[in-house]
Amino acid sequence: MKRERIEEIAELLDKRGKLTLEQLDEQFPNVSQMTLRRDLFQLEQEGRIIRVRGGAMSVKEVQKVSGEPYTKKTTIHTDEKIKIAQKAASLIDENCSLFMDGGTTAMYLAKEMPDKNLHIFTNGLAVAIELAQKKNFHVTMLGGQVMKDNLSTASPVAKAYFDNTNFELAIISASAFTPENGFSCGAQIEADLLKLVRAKAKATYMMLDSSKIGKIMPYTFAHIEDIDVLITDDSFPADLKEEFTKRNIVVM
Amino acid sequence: MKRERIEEIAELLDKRGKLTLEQLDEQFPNVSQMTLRRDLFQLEQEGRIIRVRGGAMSVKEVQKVSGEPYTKKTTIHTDEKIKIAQKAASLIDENCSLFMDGGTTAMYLAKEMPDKNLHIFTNGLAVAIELAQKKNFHVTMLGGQVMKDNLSTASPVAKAYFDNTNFELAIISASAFTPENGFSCGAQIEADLLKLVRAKAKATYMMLDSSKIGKIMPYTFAHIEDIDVLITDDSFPADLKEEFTKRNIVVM
DNA sequence: GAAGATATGTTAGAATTTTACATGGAAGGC
DNA sequence: GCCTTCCATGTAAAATTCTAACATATCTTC
Repeated sequence: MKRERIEEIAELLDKRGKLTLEQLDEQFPNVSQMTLRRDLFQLEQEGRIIRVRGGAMSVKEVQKVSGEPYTKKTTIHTDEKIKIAQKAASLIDENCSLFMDGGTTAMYLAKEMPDKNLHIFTNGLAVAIELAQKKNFHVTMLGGQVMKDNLSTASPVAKAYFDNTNFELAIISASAFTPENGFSCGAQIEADLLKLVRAKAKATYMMLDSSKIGKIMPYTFAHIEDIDVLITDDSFPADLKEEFTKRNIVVM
Repeated sequence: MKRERIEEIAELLDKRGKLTLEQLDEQFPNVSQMTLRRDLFQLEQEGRIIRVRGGAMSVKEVQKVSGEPYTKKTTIHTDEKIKIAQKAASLIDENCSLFMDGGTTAMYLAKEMPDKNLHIFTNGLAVAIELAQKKNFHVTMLGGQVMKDNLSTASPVAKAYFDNTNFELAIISASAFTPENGFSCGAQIEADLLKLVRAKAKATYMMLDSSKIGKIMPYTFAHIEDIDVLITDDSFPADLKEEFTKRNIVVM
């Protein structure tokens, strides 16, 4: 009841960007203004809206205003990435131990994941913060040098970290993909890490939105046959899909 | 004149994320509150800030990690912490290698630090992200289990990280302090890490706002004589100050 | 069904913002 | 140089919004 109303308010705000209390009062005539205020307060606590004089505005609305290095990246191909993240989230079982990378798709995945009992390793700073919001997650951050462009870490000594850790699942993404060059990224040290992760995990799920296809980055960390599941969007080319399925790799 | 002031306000807001009118009034004592209001209004028109009840916040701040709610909690004792951070920032030399913790004071320090060539180690996720904004910083994140309450990491194997790293300076803070119990924090694993850091660093600077005095947390990680410099605010009691100075510890 | 927790309503009072008007000084025309 | 106009700024009262406090209702849990 309360939760429903709050969600409805959040939706409305995302839609309209900004609402005054009066407008909210019109939309919800059966509750008092005070209750609506309290709802807004809670949404603010959750970091989903910003209260301004007279009402509130959606955080998403604010994020549209201008662009910064990292945040700019996060708004490109948003819809596809969210869909991919939702698919990936549906594949995660309770009590599982898994690795996630620090990319923007992983960021959306972190948001979409249900708050189950999970052990999660990541090398993404922003991803780790997002994961830490969920009560039931046990989050472990991989240390190392911070890469400023994607806010991830990588370290030549990562191998040492992994010696005493286990995870069943690796959910990672790539900056570029071609059938010939496989999955690639922009930093040697990052590629090394992802190779290690692949080797350590029992299964590797690759999240790849179709905008990455045909691009090549300097360092390859996996080829087609190295992964177990490919999670992508509807624009993924049919002929490429066959390349995967004929190797018994699930494409979804 | 007007334009300069407005730009200065915008800069301040980008640095601190959020400011109340009171805080602005302190920064600009020679103009009236109304003028500052008008400045904020103009900046809002330009889409650079968002006015909220009591003051304004930077758009950039909103664009950052959405998981960070803008609660009152984060604004408690803000002014003191910023002043402490500014003092600490002034002590840092170029080409230095240093460790910072992941507390809120360290967060302010990260914002106040000049963009010089520095090697910085930290165990704070949000601090690492903030540090990564500066072009000349080389940032290294310490890995480990993520503590949800303060977004820091700690790991029993931290010692292994440190075997191949060196830093001259440790700038850390504590959750609580009494002369008898020393500097303490709320997690064993965190205390262990901080002890290690102390041992590794040539000098230890402690940032302590006076609200922490008289409180005791479960795990002590340093006593008075373990530190080299204490950075605090004006409310620091004189008798306590003497406890430090008579041990040749600089209090500022 | 009782006790406690949670959610909601109502009101007064506090705080902030807006409005309206007054002042002062700088730019520009004569 | 002097006047006019315009813009930035200051002041204070009025309007609005927000918070705090308490009362009431509803939902949980044992």
